[in-house]
Amino acid sequence: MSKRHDEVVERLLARVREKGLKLTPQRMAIVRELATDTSHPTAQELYERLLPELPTMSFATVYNTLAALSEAGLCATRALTRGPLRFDPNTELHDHAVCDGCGRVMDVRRMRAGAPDSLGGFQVRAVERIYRGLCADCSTH
Amino acid sequence: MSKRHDEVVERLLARVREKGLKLTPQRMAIVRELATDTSHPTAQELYERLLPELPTMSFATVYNTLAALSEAGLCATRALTRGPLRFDPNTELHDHAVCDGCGRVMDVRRMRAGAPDSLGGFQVRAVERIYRGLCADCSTH
DNA sequence: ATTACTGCAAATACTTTGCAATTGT
DNA sequence: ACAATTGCAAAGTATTTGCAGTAAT
Repeated sequence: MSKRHDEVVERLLARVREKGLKLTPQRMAIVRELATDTSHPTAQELYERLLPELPTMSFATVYNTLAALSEAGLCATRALTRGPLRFDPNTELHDHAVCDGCGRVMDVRRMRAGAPDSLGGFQVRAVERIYRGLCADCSTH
Repeated sequence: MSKRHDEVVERLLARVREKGLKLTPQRMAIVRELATDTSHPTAQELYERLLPELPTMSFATVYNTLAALSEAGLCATRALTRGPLRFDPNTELHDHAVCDGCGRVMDVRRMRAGAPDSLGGFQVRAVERIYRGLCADCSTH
């Protein structure tokens, strides 16, 4: 657990507190696990990872906590594929690469800015790009 | 039902036949309903629309048919929001505007071409853009 | 003290499957 | 005739909710 990791966790915990959300042990663990995870885990994945540490925690708590974080703008919920939703601690504008082979989701730094702020009558708030293809592993194996 | 509509339906039916898929009455109805529908209906929506006409058709048939069409490359399955998958008769490269208010999904013609064909080791096959914001209705009401 | 959160269990929503009967080719 | 497809029902997967008890502020 690097210093940088700790800082990111602390920053997110601080934002959770600022939003008036109660900091329970469950939430601290979820935040800690999510904060620097760029793999876009599902609720199930987070639950399984935390179970050894918090064996009494229920799955609903993970779901509800992630919903609360998302609601408060502290994480993003992503529907990039069929199947379960994925959670992303990075709420900054960025894109995603989704592997059609293994389903892996990777962050892609936004390459150029510039997007229309309206399309006909549609007011654009954000533009997301999804790159679909094959990750390095899947394109060689 | 316009002439143009009929043509689009016929064209898709022809492609279904070409793929060796059997043309049952259920499939014909589903294709007819989907072919010119740009609203990105869910399976449930299509099912409900067709029920008066085919009261014995099961929901699974709609699902299975849409899966078969999708598999054959004759329609696209889109996971743009939480909630049910949406089906899109337009398999050409284009983008989507998703309304955060009402969930409506609209097609957006691709504005400029040009996308990287690889990102690090990731081989890009297609780039989708999702414009998130508020549709004309939701931004005024 | 108050209010939000937890865990549990059950409900709901979405998707897929097995299988016998039927139908398109 | 053959193979694919249908309808049904059930199972599988994903998400949400009600509620009594508990813990954070």
